[in-house]
Amino acid sequence: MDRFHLMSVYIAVAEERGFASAARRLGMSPPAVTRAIAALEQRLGVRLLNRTTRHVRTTEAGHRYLEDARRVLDEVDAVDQAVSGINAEPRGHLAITAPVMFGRMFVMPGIVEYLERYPATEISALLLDRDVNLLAEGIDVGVRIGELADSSMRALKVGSVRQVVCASPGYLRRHGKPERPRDLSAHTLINSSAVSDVPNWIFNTAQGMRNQRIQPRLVVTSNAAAVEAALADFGLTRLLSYQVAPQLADGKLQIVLEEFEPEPRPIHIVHREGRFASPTVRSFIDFIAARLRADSLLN
Amino acid sequence: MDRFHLMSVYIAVAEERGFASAARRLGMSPPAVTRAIAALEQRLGVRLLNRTTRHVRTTEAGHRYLEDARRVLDEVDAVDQAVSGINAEPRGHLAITAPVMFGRMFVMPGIVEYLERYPATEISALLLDRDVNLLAEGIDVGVRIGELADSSMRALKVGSVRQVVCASPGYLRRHGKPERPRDLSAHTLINSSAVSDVPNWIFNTAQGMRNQRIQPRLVVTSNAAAVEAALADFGLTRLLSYQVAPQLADGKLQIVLEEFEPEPRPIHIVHREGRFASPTVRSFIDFIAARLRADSLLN
DNA sequence: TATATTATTCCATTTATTGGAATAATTAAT
DNA sequence: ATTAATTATTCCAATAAATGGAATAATATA
Repeated sequence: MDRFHLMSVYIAVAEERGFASAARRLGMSPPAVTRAIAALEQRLGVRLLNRTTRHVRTTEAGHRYLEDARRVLDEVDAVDQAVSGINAEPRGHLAITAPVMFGRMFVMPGIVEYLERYPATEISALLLDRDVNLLAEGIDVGVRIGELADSSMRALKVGSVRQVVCASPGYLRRHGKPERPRDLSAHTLINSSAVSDVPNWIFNTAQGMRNQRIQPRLVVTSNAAAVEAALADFGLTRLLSYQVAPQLADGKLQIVLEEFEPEPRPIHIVHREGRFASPTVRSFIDFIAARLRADSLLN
Repeated sequence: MDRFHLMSVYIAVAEERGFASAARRLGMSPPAVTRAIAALEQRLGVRLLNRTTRHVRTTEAGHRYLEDARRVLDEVDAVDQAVSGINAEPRGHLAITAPVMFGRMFVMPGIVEYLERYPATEISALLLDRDVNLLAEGIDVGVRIGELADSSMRALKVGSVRQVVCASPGYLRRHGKPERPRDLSAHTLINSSAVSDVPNWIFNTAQGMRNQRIQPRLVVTSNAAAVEAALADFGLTRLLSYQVAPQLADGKLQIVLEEFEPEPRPIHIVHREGRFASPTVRSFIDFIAARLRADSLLN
């Protein structure tokens, strides 16, 4: 008794509102349809269709089951296709979204490499700092920084970013090194409104999360500008770790208040699951996930 | 050739890493297992298992398919169970989350009625103003106000709330009625930090969204306090429509700047789909959705 | 009231599936 | 190196299941 087949028969009957027409549509005999529905109803222990000899209508349970069965069959089809196409050359169009700066630094190089490797693919890259709804906007893959809301979207963690407060050695020599968050009030602060508009820097203390109100002397709208200002010995700024990774590596900027640093924020790749995951989408996710995971700046 | 059955056979073989042991586990003969796998591989056109006579290992495609097949079968089981239990009396435990004030006003009465109707059910109601992750926290149903992030969680729209700026007739008589968002600077404003901490009120103008910076004279932490202050002729406040619905109905408060009001925010019921939707969860969702949809304050 | 269509049941026929025996391949033990 | 044991696979006869035509009862339309 093929459960899969029973489902398709049921869908046909429910949609056609008739056993005979369903039989015609499926190219099977009316008795076979009758038996299939009977078997299904017996399996489930529920009457799915109210049928007179002249009319067929779904019951409440049948209505539910119709939706469920459609979803399941769609998913099975998608799964079959996905695995069938796994060895095929990726092709077709992908829509990808990522945060602006992170996207420029880490996702775009991956996209370019992917496009070069698979000539039959095209990609739309939407670099936006607002979270777009993947389903509503028809986007295949998103890169997200921060804890995820309720997404039963498939999500792969590919790294994490730290929020670091840093300054140039020159500045620190002249003004001293802050040892506690409250020391910040005696310092010159640079706030990048691209990171956060709110005049608070969050720290992790022994007493838990601490929301340190700050009074920035300089507010800039781009992270690059904040980096520049810090390099010019102007003051302390708070940025995401990857944004200052080169400067930290060669010692042009130094991290302070590291022991008060908040929990690192995870980086996830999210995508619509199951029926939406075409082989090409999957191949791209595998590709970009491997690339990001291998990036030492993100771990 | 039952595709679901092929899937379970494949899962058993992949997990047992052997045809013979899979056959024993499934209570079928080795030839049957061989044939099932062969049929599956032919269907999909992909080799799923690399097998020597002594060792069986999944291929890359097979690894993928294992995950997919598990998910599909789980879903099928859940669907069967859901429809089988549809006529049964709901029973068991439900965890539900909703925003604090909205939950108190609209969800709790529904929960109480549901509990009375179905004595075999228990409910944990988590009223929180932060969005909790349903999957991580093991919550069955959530009520959310506002545009949804990427949740491929099942979501039902059950109504919407307006953000209204309002004041008492007494206040408006004395200070005049603002006609444009910028007029607000000449008024006494009450900001409820339970609605939003940011000192901006958003309006919809002909030129698009306008972020009107406001200078509140009074900031209160509860919406009820904001209502009280407005009723006392103190000033203008911005609240959600349902929070002042009674006062609006009997004329104690009046809406202003209605033509600049931002898009109403949708109310959704979100829940984990498919395999997680037990009959009881479904019955509760049906119940509460019907109740909220029927509420004239939310439409 | 008559006719046509429908869902269903019965049953002989066809089709597909089943498992034991045989086979070839591979590892572990002697 | 050789043997014994286990494994995946193939063949084939036996079994089980699904199939559709004919018949039947029920229902709506002409």
